[in-house]
Amino acid sequence: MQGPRARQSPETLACAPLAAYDRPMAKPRANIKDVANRAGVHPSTVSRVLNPATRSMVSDSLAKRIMAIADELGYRRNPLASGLRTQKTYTVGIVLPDITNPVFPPIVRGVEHTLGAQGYTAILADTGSTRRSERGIVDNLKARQVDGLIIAAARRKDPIVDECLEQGIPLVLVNRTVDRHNVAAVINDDALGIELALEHLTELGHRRIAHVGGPQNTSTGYVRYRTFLKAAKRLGLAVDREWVVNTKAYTEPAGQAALEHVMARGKPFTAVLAASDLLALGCYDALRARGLDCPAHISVTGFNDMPYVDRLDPPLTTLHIPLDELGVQAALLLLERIQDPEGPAKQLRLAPRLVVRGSTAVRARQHP
Amino acid sequence: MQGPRARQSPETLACAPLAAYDRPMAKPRANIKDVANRAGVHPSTVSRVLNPATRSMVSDSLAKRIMAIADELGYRRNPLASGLRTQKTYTVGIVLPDITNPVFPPIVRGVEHTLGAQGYTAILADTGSTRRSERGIVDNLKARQVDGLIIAAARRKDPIVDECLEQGIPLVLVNRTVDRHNVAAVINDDALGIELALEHLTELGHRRIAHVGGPQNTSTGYVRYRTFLKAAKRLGLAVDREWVVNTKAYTEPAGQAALEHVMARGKPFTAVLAASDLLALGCYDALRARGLDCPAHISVTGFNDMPYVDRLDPPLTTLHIPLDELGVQAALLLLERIQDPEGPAKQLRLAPRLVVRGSTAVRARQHP
DNA sequence: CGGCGCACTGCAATCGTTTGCAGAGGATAT
DNA sequence: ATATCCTCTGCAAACGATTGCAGTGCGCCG
Repeated sequence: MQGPRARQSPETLACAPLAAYDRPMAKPRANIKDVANRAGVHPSTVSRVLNPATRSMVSDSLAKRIMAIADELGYRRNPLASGLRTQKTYTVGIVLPDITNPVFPPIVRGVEHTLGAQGYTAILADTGSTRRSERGIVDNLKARQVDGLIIAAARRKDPIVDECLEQGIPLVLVNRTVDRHNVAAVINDDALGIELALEHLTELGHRRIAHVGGPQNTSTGYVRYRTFLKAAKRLGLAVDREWVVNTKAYTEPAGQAALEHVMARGKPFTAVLAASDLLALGCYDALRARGLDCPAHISVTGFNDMPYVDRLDPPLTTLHIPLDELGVQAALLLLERIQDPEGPAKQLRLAPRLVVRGSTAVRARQHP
Repeated sequence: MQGPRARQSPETLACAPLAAYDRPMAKPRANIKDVANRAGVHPSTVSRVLNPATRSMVSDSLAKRIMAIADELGYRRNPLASGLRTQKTYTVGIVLPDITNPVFPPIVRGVEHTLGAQGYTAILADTGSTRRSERGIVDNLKARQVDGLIIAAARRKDPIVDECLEQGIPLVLVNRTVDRHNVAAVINDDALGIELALEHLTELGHRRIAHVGGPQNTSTGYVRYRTFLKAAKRLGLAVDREWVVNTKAYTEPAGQAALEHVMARGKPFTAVLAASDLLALGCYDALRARGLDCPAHISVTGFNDMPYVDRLDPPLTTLHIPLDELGVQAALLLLERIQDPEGPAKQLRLAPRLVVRGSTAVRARQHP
């Protein structure tokens, strides 16, 4: 397939355009051997010079000369070859359920930038909400020998996470965590968030509050739901199952369907605490379909403070999470674990902050 | 670094847990040599069996047997080694200016999914609005020997694009294109879009229309601006430089500043045609700061129909672009070019569709 | 002047696959 | 029966870098 086109030394290349009969002129990137030849040394010496750890084994003057030649030839180490030999690829996988969910881009950016600063490259793996073989995707990443994994799509019991742990692949969860311990994660304090939201609503006079919960197989959905029940009881609210529906996914249609379901039961309520902004948007739709006004008739709160919810109609009251920071911290944690895979699995829990906007108001007289 | 732990044949491994004194038990993935040994054949034979193209060189019965053994051992080809030998990595780079801009996630998803279906893995490279060495990022991608590149961040004169073209790296632009021809691209029909928007505004009775344009070093910013001028003249509108400001970036603050600038000039207008949704959002801010109502006092149109602009206050009238489809098509085009790098550089131009929402209304009496 | 140690650098094996070439063996034609 | 051809599989050299080990040459000390 690749013809017998002999590798040419750079000098030859420079003065022999006549030999270049090939069409696209695929310039063969300079080799470590090319550099070695040019410097009149052995490739191993070049390798040592270019590797900071072994740099000191070579005499200073020679090292300088080699480095000069290296970047004169525009030499770049071949990551494939290097990775093959050293088992280190300087790549990490980021797996998420759906890049289209506005929660993730800031996280991804945080991860990507701090990783990039350390010379790592991010491989993005969008499992697709459809779960297009999440397993296969992670297998692919593993086959590519990523140095670590950041997973934003973990479920509470997640065989994939277990597997990575067994195989000793450095791993950090972000946004969601799993039930088992000893796995590094950067999440937010879901319980605190729900408490803040609920207190906010009660302070506005709401007593009958519905909850549109997230998937119970995710840590966020589960904790938020449990906390809702617990905090409601603590605040002396009537906790009625009629007001609670948990969804199968964090999407607008799911949120809409859930609230419609609640409303269909006919038990009146004056506020909805949704487990995420996207679900809250679905609630907006459900209310609108019934001709109800938010916040005049029904107050709504979300969770995440994803981008642009401050410009919605009405602006959404929600819990702010520093998503960028989540990503940054996850990346830092992962770097630590790559350095020292045996180290303790730290868990970082960032506190959310309630942002009051236009979707919540003092309890109204009338309600559905 | 990696000790002299001898590779063990799978059989040995299975019945010798006593030998495993290592802590994390990093299971050595099955080798092609392991498979060969187990099957009693030479590694090359295994290789041929596993490669569809050479599969026919091996007798059917033997092939079947080898395949059985291969997946019994859970063998997966090592992409690094394979890539090193064949110069094909089955990876492609996606470079974009800012994953946080809601326009890009749908594109990325489209690209990622159709590429993934063909066995390719996407490497995401967010150059950062700060242009954190865009050059370095692409160099990294090239060093990693991606099979192709999808660039969503091209500028009209883009040395990086030129360089890729010279080096014969399969390349597809998406969203924006460059001035030079012969480069594959999937974009939308900017001119058509602007014409639609402008006609819409004139039909509503607007005659004095401002334009908040995008960066003129991008194809989108340039074409939209030029078309605005041309179409305005064609429609018999007064085209006054006082109403036009081009921004340096597609961001909300830039849009806000631009419109404030226009307003500061004092020349009254009744509508703003913004070159992108994000700029339009900035216009919202500028108007709000002046106590003006959109659309009662001033109508605003955007471009892109990025997610959630239909839920804004007011819902944004804009041009819808099938962003997913943009990504899908770009991926398909890239696959074509990877197959046949010499083929013609196709350009796909998708037609945008005007979506009328709440941010445009019949011309009002009074204005600033 | 001989021996020892030290600071450098080269040698060659290795990582896991792929592939041009050649050889083995069987079938067919003469 | 021998020559010829074909089908199948093995051999070994790549791909580009890394690294334990083995020099080589030098200075220094006795």
